[in-house]
Parts: sequence; structure tokens; C-alpha cells
Amino acid sequence: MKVKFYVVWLIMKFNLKNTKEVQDSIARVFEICELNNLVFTEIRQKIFEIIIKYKKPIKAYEILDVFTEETEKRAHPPTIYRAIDFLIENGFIHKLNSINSYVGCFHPKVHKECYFLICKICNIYKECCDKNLTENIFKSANKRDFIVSNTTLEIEGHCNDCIQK
Amino acid sequence: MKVKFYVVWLIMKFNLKNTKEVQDSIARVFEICELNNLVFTEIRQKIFEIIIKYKKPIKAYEILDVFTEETEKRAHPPTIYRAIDFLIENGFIHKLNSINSYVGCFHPKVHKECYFLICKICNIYKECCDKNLTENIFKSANKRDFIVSNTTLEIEGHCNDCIQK
DNA sequence: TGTTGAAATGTTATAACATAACACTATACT
DNA sequence: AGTATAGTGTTATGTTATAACATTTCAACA
Repeated sequence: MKVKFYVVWLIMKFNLKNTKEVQDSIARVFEICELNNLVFTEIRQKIFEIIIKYKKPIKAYEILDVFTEETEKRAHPPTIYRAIDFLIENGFIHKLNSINSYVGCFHPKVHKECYFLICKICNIYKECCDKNLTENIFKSANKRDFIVSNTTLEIEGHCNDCIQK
Repeated sequence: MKVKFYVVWLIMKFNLKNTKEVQDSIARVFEICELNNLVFTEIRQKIFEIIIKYKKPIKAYEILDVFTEETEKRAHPPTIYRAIDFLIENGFIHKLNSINSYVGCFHPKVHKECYFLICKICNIYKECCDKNLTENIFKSANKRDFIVSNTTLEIEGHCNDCIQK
């Protein structure tokens, strides 16, 4: 049962967790795809699951590793990047440009913009919506005669848990 | 005079401009280095100039091309990246993570945080400070028990000039 | 004035991140 | 069944960035 051991190791290594929150997210994505006639293929599901179960921002080649091991198929980068494109396009995941990593979205299609708190110590991130702040950003840009199409707001620092320690 | 022609072509290609604003920026950086005992070597000067004269976000390997041509020395990536590190560390340039490009800072050391408007059509960027907005970001993060160390706010969209057209 | 130590630079190689291009397959719609 | 489209497999390569170690520069000091 070498394979099973390896999968257990991967789950530990990559800290995959199948919480209620995760299950809900997956269910919600299924629904949204249903409603919008989006094809949520096995590959896309698998990759979404890997991203959402991992509690930290995950890198494309880490996804590739997990995917290859868990499905026992040799996957290549384009497979991962194509799925990532699909997931970003439809708002199911986000890319954190400042660290070349991807994170699952816990409220897809609910919000237009969100921002991210990334802890430099534990690497855990938080996805946040602040309507007020979003409005502020838009106003500030509009004041400068600029029409916003999309924004990236990533905040690095230290989370409460890490400060306590 | 093949070399000269090539330099002219590069200047056109890379849209280098030596405006008063640019000269002032360079002078200011000299001053700041003087005051802070920073070694503003020839390489660092040259690379800062290339970035600041270029009116758009410039990529590391574009800097490398210009540098190699203008100085007629074979430069390698680490030369560029080391200078970039120095310049970012001291607030003379910024990196736009969303497009892997670098931009000169027109008011180094004056501000703590700034944000960027990037036009998707003409690629020109604007560096903006909005004290109110910055405070808002800090407040929003603090409300979530998060201590901010640095922020990235990049706004893509369309600038006024491009909308008019 | 020679020594030495730290910072800067040169050079080679390679790591890390991402996409182009083309062949093949599955599906869904006439 | 035919065919068009979206999705996937595969190879190769493009793009962005850094590791590691050798060499040079230059200021501080004995």
C-alpha cells in the first residue's frame, strides 16, 4: 500500500483539510456552474479541491505535484494552468500576484472585489470584503479620471495568532 | 556609426525621455543617497535612469537590453536584479506585481504607501498617494487583528486619454 | 603604505513560473 | 452520422528570477 502512504504524506505535507467550509464551497461552485452552463470537468473539480483544501496560498507547481500524485496521472503544466484560468475567470479562485500563488474563493460571485491579508510568518491568508474600502478605491481612482476594470489589493503583515506567540 | 543608430532606435523603441521631472527625480535620489550613506554606483544610477526615463512599466529583461546596448557591456540578469533590489529597498522604484514590471518613484521617501493606476490600452501608469485611502486600508486590516507591514494596490483600467479616443 | 574586510560586481548555471503550438478526444447540436 | 466546439495530452520553449562562487573595488585602519 505504498501509494496510500504517499497520499497520506501528501495530505500532511500540503495540509489538506476537508472541513464543512470547504465542502460548502465546492457545493456552491457546482451550483454556480449548473446555473451558468459552465462545464465543471473532473480536472477542474480536482484542481479546485486541491486549492480550496489547502489553507494557504498554493503555487501552480505544488498543485501539479498534488494532482499528479492523487490522480496517478502524469500531468503537465498546461493542464494546471488551463484549469486555473477557468477558475479565475469565473471567480472561484484568485491569484495573489505578490507571491505567485493561488487561493480559493470562499464566496464566489457574491462580491465584485475583495482583498487579501497574507501573514508573513504562518503564510495563512484571509480573504476580506469591505464594501466601504472598495468604494473608496473606486472613488479615488475616478477622481483621477480613471475607469477601474479590476483591482489587486494584497496586504502583507502579521496575523493575530502569530503576534500572540 | 551603426552603434549610434541603434541607440537612437532603442531610445525610440523604449520611449526614453529626459524631462525636467526625470532630472529632478535623479537629483533627489542623489541627495537621498548622500544623506543616508547609500552607495549610488554607476550601475545603479544607470538602471535607475533607464527605469525613470521610460514612461511605462518596464520589465527586467527590457532593462537588461537597454543597459547592454547603452553601456556596450554584456550584462547578465543578476546585475539588473541586484540593482532593482537596491532601488526597491530604498524606495526609488516600485514593482508592479500584477504585470511583473518596474516603475520609477517620483517622490521617494516622501510617502509610506502609494498605489498605481495602470492603463490597459496605452500601458502608461500613474503613481498616486491618497492618505485617506491608505488610512482606510490600515483601519480595515486592523479591524481584522492584522498588523500591516506592506501593501500592494494595483488598479487596472482605462485612463482618461484613452477613453476620449 | 600595505592589509584586510565588507560591499559590489562578474559569470555560469539553473530554478521557478507560464504559455505556444499542434494533435487528439469527447460532447452536443444539427 | 457529420461537424463544430470545447476540453485535454504532449512537447517544447518562453519568461522571470535566483543560487553559488569567483573576482574586484575601495574605505578603514594598523
